[in-house]
Amino acid sequence: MNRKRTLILADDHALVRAGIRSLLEGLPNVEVVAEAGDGLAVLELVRRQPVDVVLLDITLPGLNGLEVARHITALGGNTRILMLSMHAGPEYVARALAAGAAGYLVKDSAFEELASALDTVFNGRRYLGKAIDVEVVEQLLANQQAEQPELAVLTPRQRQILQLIAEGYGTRDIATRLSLSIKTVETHRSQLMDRLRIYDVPGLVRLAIRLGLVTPEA
Amino acid sequence: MNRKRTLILADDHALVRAGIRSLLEGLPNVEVVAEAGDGLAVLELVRRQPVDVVLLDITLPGLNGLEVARHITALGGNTRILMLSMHAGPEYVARALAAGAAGYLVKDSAFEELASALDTVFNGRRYLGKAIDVEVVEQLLANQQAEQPELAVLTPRQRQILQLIAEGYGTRDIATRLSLSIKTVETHRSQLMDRLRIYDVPGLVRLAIRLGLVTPEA
DNA sequence: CATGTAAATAGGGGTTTCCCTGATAGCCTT
DNA sequence: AAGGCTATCAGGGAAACCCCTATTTACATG
Repeated sequence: MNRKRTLILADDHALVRAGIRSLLEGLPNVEVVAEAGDGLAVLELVRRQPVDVVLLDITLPGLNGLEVARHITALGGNTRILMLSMHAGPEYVARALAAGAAGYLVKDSAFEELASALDTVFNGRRYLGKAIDVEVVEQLLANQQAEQPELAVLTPRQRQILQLIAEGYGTRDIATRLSLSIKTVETHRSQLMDRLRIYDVPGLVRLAIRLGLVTPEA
Repeated sequence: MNRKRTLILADDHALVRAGIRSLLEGLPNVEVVAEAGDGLAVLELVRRQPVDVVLLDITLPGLNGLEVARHITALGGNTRILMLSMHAGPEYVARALAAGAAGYLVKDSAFEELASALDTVFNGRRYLGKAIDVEVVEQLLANQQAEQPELAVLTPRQRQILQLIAEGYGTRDIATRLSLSIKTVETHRSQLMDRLRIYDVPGLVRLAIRLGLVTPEA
């Protein structure tokens, strides 16, 4: 009989922590040894008592989940990190993996998925949630463009057109501004959508905002 | 012996729902009769089966928690609304109360606080979390400045459709979701554009983000 | 109480955009 | 030289958008 795997639970909302803890207590092979509500506390806990796995929310006060993951990885122990996040965006996933996470799960998963994710990382394998587009993540990781990974998959022209779209210019306006045919702009638009795997304008706008290409203001 | 109070649990993250449900199942006088992950689903559930209380996350896709609260209140039943939110800001609280919520709790609360909040609203009283500055909230409510000025010019229907647009749903999808004609959705869209004086979708998306109707993520 | 006003619903008709397929030309790498 | 990537453009059908008009309901204000 294997001993129970020890786990630290980190999330910035006490109620969410308590809920997930309650769920985890139903698992036979997991023991929640500590909770933390901010990044520094997690690090402190791990340093004092190395555990098998840290279930780590990506948004944490003080020191965000990605930074925490980097520090834990740097400690060199055997601690696996299972990232938990609201966002399924490939850019987040790629950054989490680059920071040393062994798995990534969105909060909109069923508990069963969390359970199997834990098993997977316990066994030393990588786990990515079902909602995650593995291909894009791999591509981003391969490109290792630290700055704005998502933009790396776009050509300069596509980036330019993405920005103009996000700024509110229609296809016709963009064509005029760039002295191109409408058809050309349409092609660029549909190609950049393919690469980003985002097929609606609002989604493009939100991405552009995340990447700082445009601001919600202005 | 009182019967159990029926409860609907609404949060956009399945894992969080499952966790809170697991906690609630430890309470003797509460029965979770349904869960929902988006605003419209909540309304549908409440209409079909009125419950004693709805535990309502403020950020929900489709129709946000404040709007849901307004609709439930408008139904006129006996359903109490306990708002759950990441934010303790008085402006959120004031808006929630103005929308008809009977209580407001931040997600960073202990489970015990949720339990006592439920008791309080069950008994017809108002509950505000410990972290909330009641004075400021009262002041905001009195001043009626709770409403975002820009959203104030929109009707509830227009707000709802603005949110759906910003979330990336096309006209056809919105019509289907709301059981409306495409033409009706078009009309709402063009009318809300007139009121906001924003005549392009990206501009609407940026506004919705500024107002917290949607996040750049998701 | 009547009449005006606002909200929600929806259609018609024309214009524009979107989506898919396909094509050409330049450039870089192998 | 061949293959791949980028940038350019077109055709055609489907879908979305724009402008205008119109009905019903509800509520407020005269």
